[in-house]
Amino acid sequence: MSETYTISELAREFAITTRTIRYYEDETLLSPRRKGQQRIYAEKDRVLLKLILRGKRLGFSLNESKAILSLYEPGGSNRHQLQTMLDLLRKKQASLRLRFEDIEMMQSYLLEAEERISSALADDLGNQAPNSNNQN
Amino acid sequence: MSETYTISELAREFAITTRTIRYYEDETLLSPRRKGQQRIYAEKDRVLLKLILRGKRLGFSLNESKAILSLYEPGGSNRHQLQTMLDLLRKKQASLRLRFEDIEMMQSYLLEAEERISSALADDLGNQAPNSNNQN
DNA sequence: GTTCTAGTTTACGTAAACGTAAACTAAGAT
DNA sequence: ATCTTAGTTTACGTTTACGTAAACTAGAAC
Repeated sequence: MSETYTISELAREFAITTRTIRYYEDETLLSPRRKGQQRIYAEKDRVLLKLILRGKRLGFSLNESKAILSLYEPGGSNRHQLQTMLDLLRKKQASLRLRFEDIEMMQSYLLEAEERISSALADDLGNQAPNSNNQN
Repeated sequence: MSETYTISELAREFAITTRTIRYYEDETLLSPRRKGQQRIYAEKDRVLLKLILRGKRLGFSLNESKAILSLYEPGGSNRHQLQTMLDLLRKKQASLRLRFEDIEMMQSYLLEAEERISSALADDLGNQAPNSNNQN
């Protein structure tokens, strides 16, 4: 028997609330098995959840993630659906590339800001010290 | 005299609405000069707006961006403020690094999905194929 | 002088993504 | 038997980041 998880185990692992997980189910992003009235999550559900959260961190809406992730579900998609999805994927890839650049620029911005703050703190601290700890 | 912009010029450039720009002002992220009752944006404001939007793409809330960006404003910060800000910067840098990884993983996911879809489309086209793409 | 054309203020509305509280269930532990 | 301890459903509330409409202003064009 393969590994299963309770809702609170997943919540703990990903540092989210059970409410969030149930919400994703409401939005039909997840559909765990049931044992009585309790939800039982399989490894597959866990992976899906992980992907959803990753998407979230990248600024994907739940609906976008849903569209992208539904590619792994069984059930036939017709050609139009597939084409639509391919287009969506291309756009998402492009936006990811842009975000990549955003990250690089923001990184350098943050690094610069950090240096300025560090030296400001140093100046403030040893209010005599000529500070020179700025080796990156 | 250095370059200035009207609100709709900026809106056009960044493909956002004027409402959005005024909203950022309400939230004290921007503070353009006035000429009569009209807003006049300087290059500095434009750069700020650009940074705000970049932050948004990276999932920063407006308040976070505001905190980070306020580093460039004049006005003294005391040591506690500076330290707090440095901590915030470190956290943001860490989260950016994680997001970097997220992007790499999502990229490969999307690429894989795209390949599967492409071949599905190809299969579908030559509609003779008995489909058997279920390799997980 | 009036008619566009931006621009402005004020204010209520809205979608997404949960938070939170209430009331209930079911399985173990004591 | 009852008391915890998850887990569940239902449903209203909340925050963020704007959308949208109404009513007003001010300069430019005719």
